[in-house]
Amino acid sequence: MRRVTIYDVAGKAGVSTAAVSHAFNDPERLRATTVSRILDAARELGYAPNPHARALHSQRVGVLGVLFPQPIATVFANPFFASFLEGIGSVTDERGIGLLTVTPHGGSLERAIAAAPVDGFVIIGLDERHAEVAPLRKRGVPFVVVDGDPETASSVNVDDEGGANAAADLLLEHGHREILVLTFHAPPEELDKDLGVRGRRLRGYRRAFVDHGVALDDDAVVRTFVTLAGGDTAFAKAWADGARPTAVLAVSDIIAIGAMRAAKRLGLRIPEDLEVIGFDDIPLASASDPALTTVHQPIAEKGRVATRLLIRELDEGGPRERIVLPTELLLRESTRTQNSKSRGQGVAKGGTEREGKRTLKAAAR
Amino acid sequence: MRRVTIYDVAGKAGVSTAAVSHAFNDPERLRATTVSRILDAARELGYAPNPHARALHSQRVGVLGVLFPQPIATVFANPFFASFLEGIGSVTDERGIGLLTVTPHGGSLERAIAAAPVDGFVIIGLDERHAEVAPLRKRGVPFVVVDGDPETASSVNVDDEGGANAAADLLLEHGHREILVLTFHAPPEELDKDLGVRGRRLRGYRRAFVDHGVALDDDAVVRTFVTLAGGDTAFAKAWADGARPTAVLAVSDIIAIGAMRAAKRLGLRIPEDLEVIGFDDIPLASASDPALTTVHQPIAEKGRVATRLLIRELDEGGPRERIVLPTELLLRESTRTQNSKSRGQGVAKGGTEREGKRTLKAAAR
DNA sequence: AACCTTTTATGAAAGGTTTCACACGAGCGA
DNA sequence: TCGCTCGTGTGAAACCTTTCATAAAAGGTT
Repeated sequence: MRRVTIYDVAGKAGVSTAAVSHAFNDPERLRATTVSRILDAARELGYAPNPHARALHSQRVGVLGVLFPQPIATVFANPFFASFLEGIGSVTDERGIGLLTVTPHGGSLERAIAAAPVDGFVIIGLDERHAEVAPLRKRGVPFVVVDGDPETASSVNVDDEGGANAAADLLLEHGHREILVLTFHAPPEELDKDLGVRGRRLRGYRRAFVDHGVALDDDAVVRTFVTLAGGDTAFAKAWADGARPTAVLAVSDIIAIGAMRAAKRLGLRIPEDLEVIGFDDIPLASASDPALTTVHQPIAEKGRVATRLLIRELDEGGPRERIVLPTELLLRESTRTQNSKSRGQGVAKGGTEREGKRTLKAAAR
Repeated sequence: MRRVTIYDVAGKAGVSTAAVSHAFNDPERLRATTVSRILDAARELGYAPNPHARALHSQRVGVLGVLFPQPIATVFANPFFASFLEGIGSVTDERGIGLLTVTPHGGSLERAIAAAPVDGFVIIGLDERHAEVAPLRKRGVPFVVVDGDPETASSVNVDDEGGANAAADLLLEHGHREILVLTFHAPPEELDKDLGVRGRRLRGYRRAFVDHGVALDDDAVVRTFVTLAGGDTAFAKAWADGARPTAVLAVSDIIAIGAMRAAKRLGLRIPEDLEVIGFDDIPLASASDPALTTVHQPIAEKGRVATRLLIRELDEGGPRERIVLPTELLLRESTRTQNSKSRGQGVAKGGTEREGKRTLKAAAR
């Protein structure tokens, strides 16, 4: 069963292939009666222009790739990525652009990138320092990097350091001195000193400790997996090892919620015995018990902004930009509302009402 | 900045384009030294075969489309679709196949389908009775229909009717006579009598009512939106209108959870005053309070099966199949564990242990 | 009726790859 | 030495569309 091509339509309508093409793409150029004759023939034959041929000619396929460093199954299982894709999709949808999720092919991200029939990439959690991404620049394929190196060409990031700083600052203001910091294992590529999201958040915490003249022991920084179980076991193990933290800073909500679970199991009351602050503000954060105080970042918006940037670059060769979106500390139930302590310095300047919760803009760097 | 093509590589290596192609696709055919000379040239130039040209020639692009009838933003926000995509992605990933989400382009699903550079489609929640889907068959594009007409060519479904029947049967066995049935608004295309998932589930409920000789009033079947708020308001409104149900059957977990919220607000205890059974077993179902008794369906597995089916059809022109996966009633906390009543007839035959919960295979039709 | 302008339609090239059929030479057996 | 086969490499067609340049037809003016 051969596919029906433009030749078949041209033959049936008694015109040239050029005429058929015009009938679809620029009907004004043809007599109205001719156009309808062609369109009729096309409909009868069930003709639709071959997207590959069209793409080959026009150097444009109308599809954007979203590049993940992880297997696709973990992508869709992750609420963070779901929100991110939701943001991206809202833009591509309204522009009539397709969305291709690109993940490592049998382990090789490079092959996946080369084989992807797309006009450009939104890249999440990787950047040009990675060997797979660099060739794109060389080949002239447009891309926007999200949550990668904020210095690269076109990139979208959030103020990770500022948000983390605000979180740590709040706990230190509350008088805590034994704070357990939970972070995730560094991806193997990031062996170098504290690059990426994780590094920036840790830097934000550290700066607050320095500002308050409080030491942050290496022992107090624990790496674990970004899962409920990861946060749970990390806290439980630290406790078993004799640590007696009065507060927890986690670089991810899911880790924070896992830690709360462990703490509750150990009989600790939150926030009375233990204050906890997460990061990201995934949907589960407001649904957990107690509701998690966390650093909110605009996940879907990040996707939207990145996509618009990419499309503009594609359409107009627009200028490359570096965008940093704000984060904000969202006070919920896993921290104490503390009006007593002095608030002279530090980050906690003037909360505003939002979603019925008090909110603090993260300090700009 | 012109893209580097196979000609550039051929020129640099001093061979024909055919040789370059062979070096990549069938190196055995060439002398080893020639191959490495070509590969070196390619690497230096940063060459990668143009996916569009390759697809045009080979009639194969290595991308599968997943067709949704809804805007992409709602897709990713929906936990059901997330699990479904996770299943699909696990298969495409291991085969090195790309995944393109296809949603209406500016309202037109037809245009989106025509423009999608894919080898085939997994279609969810639509089938050949829809005008947009029918042309695919005519054009010879392979597709597999999920949650559509179980009679079509290649399709994957679950035993909606059996699962629903088991759920209704349980409640009727428990002696309930005032049961509120919550369903969702029919998509406009399904004006005809009870097609699709919704229709099959309702049919399952109805059959149980008939078997028990209990009447199901039209008033007792309420349509609402598939959201927490939808379930909440639907129950609240029924209550306000004077209905005093002692049990709820919902065709969707999210509706069921919404109804529970409303019921708790009205002071009802679950399951003592009100038993509730949902459908789907989304992750939230086991996390709700109380944990929701529901009809489990293998969402991710449905995606995996459909994808394997499609790939087989693509690779081997394999036979078209109609697959129906089982559902099972998962007893959790929103129904009573009732050993007292007689269980002579009906569905509840022998529970097995699973996830520490009692489980009942849905009655086969 | 001749000429010019506008409208309508076409021929052919270009876009980049793969692959079929063939060519060339070397090695080998008879 | 002839004739084969085998190993390597190439030319050119095919995949299908869009678009540039141009031809043909139609209409209008003098």
